[in-house]
Amino acid sequence: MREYDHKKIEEKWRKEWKQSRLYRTEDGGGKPKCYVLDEFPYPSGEGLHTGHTRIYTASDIYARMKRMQGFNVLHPSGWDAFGLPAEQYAIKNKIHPSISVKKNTERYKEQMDRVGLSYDWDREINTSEPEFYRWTQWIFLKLYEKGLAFESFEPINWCPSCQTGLANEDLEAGLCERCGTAIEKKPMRQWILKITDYAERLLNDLNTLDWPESMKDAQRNWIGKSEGALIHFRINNFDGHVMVFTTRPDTLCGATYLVVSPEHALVDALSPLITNMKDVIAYRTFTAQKTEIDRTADGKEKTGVQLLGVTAINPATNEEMPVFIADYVLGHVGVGAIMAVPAHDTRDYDFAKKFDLPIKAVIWNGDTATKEVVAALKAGHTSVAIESVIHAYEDGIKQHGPYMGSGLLINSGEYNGMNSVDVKMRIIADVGGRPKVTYKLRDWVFSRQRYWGDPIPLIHCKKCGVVPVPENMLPVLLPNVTSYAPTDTGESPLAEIAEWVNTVCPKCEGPGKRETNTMPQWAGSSWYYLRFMDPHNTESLVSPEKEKYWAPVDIYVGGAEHVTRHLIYARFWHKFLFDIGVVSTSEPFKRRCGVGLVLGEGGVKMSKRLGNVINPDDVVERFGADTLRIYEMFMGPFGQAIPWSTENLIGARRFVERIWRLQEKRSDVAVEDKATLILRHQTIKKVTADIEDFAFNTAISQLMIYANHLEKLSSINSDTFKEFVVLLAPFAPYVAEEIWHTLGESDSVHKELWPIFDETKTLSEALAIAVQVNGKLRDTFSIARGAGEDEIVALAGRREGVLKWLEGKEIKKVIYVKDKLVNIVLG
RNA sequence: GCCGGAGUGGCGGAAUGGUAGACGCGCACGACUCAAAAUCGUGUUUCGAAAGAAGUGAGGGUUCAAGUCCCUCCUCCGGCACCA
Repeated sequence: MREYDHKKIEEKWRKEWKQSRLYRTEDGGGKPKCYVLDEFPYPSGEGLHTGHTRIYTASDIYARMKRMQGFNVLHPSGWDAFGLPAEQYAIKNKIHPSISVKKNTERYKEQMDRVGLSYDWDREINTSEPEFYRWTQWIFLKLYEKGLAFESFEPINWCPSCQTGLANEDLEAGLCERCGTAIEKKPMRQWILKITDYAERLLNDLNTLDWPESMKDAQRNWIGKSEGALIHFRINNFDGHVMVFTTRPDTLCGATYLVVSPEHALVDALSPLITNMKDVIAYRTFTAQKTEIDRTADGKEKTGVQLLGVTAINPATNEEMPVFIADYVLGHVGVGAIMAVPAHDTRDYDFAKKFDLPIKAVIWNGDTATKEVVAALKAGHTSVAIESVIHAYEDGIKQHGPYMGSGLLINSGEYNGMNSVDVKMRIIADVGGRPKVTYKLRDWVFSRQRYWGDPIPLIHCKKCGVVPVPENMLPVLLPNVTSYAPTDTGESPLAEIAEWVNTVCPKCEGPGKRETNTMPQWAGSSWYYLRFMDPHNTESLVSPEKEKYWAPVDIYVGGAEHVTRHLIYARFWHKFLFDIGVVSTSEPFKRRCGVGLVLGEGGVKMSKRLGNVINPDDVVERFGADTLRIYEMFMGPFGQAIPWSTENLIGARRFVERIWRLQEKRSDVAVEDKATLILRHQTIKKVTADIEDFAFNTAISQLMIYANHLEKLSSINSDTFKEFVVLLAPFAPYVAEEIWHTLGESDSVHKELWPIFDETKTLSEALAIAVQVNGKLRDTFSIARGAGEDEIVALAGRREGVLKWLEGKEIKKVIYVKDKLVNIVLG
């Protein structure tokens, strides 16, 4: 027999498939569609890594099975080529980004082809090419037109190392996600997208999606809805008030002071009243110098300054209360001002302790309340005894810390005895406040002061203001320049190219200047999946017919790191495109499967620094793409992080070789025996269901069980073996194709129909019955299928391994599980 | 602190409330070989000669029966976080 030569086989079929355009997808036709997408890579200089191949193999197996099941499958890929990584690589290696991107994409494509991924490369897209970014710009214009893109001068996150402004999503614990540098707040002109307008829909529609619950929760956390109220506090001797946001209006009577953020505008308005303005200004300067992380670090000692001369009135109790500025209140959260309830909030408690402020308990911890106290509170009459119990409770809080839960109101006048949950709306109404919902989600800072991104299609005109570039003048081409490194000025390097910047105002035809900021990397990836549906369309982003046919993406495979960025942004843009009638579905990705990290050997992260990076090219070279694919799918559950193990990889290679040798046993005259028939149907059933569930490890395990069985036969019926090869084809496309043709077939195995199982034929002929006594396994026996309960139970009771346990005991009852188990329960 | 997910042999991991450890790796022994590799076969949770007993992070509970369901706790991983 020929030796298994993976290099020869894989090279041969790679060429053949390319030539016959095996994976080309046509639009429409009578078949049901299935859109299988994985996250397109950004083409870095590092090349493909084992994490990529794990994702791409999984979606490839799924796509291949769906094709064989008769679906019209759309399974494309392309390049997320704009953005900082590509630009930084280009600067470091002194090559223009467009050239390095081209070089890198070629390498990626070559690597992806070698792994045997069944992409339709006729639909390849590249976000940095004008025919693509033309439509990214078009979407921006639409957002601008609808008032969802606006110019702002608010302080934003600035990374001094990357020299660009960043969105909230680009930060990791106050550091730049890319380079780890501490973020500064920098006021500058920028473009913002009003993603917060979509917060509620982004939150609610999560319920309609077939995504892992953990991913939905991560997005819910990120959107961070909180329901509360706005409440006004009148200020003495001042024609105005402080407005605070609180989620606990039920604790209003326990509010003993107010805090506003140091940068709050109210402080300026109050300055005539403030007698210690010097201290206030000093504190403002002090906090302004702090970085975001310093300010928000948990457990930091509280600092602040009282606004002397200013007092506010608690609208529920009419008590006078001091007002502070303190940096534990953040300007961008809620309304940048709070009512402090030290008895029921840890941060307020810490502050009150430090500044020796009154702590007043207003919520009674339900767990400690006695029946008598509850009854008295509800009835509205208290006694000396009850007052002393309440005092003791309050002393407890003062000493040991706040109580954050719900309960009955105390020390709250007319509200005493009421339930804190029920009383919220009433208190809000009584003091003239109003219910208010806030979100943690911030508007999307959409401009970058960098070169390698989509130009923002706007023109600044002295006379007309901001003027959008007319649609028929798109795309606004990114000029080809020699110096694309970032500048210190806070402006994009584009600003220095006079011949590009200076242009004509489309409205008045007077002189105009182009917007020089560019879009973030996330722009192109927020809609790229739509372009695959209609990649060569020059009239529109996607034609309505093609969009209706392919949308939505049926299954989207990728990494967990994108849950609170790319997946939020794409959902936002998609909903917007839905609102303006470009797409027909309100959600882009019906189902989402998340991949687990491939760790280095030993369970640590793969990194160049540790020198434990596995290069898929080497694995393909030494062991073959089929082995790599099977290993990465067999290593463990798809969603779980798993360390790489070259030792275990051998097992996958052995499996491929074992199948290769199996060819020898094929025979046209061999008859399929009953046991093989049953196992065959069981295998079709399990493999089909497991691929559908992304449980590739157990699918392969079943194929191994089946292969082990076939190996033991003296000869294998040809049709039986062929069907096995078909089942194997999605996992190991090369070796399956080679064997398929050796068997005399002339068409590709990848065009075969997926086998169908017959449930009745999955049932074994013999039943294995387990016999338990008091729930402990004592014996097993085999009996022909069809035996009834009486027969099985009687037999079970006579088994040797069982009898000795029954001796001298009384049988209380017998449990029978059909065709499986008998449990004899003794008295 | 809050929200998720997970803890099972030497290792990666399997198990619709019904025979725990499938499948693979590793290891041991055997066959083949002058020998080795490859391959094939047998074995491999722990203790025990065996009968048997124990056993899925810890402790309780529900059930005829719990890795699986419920409660309390511990550890690890991921996300969020002075979010009012």
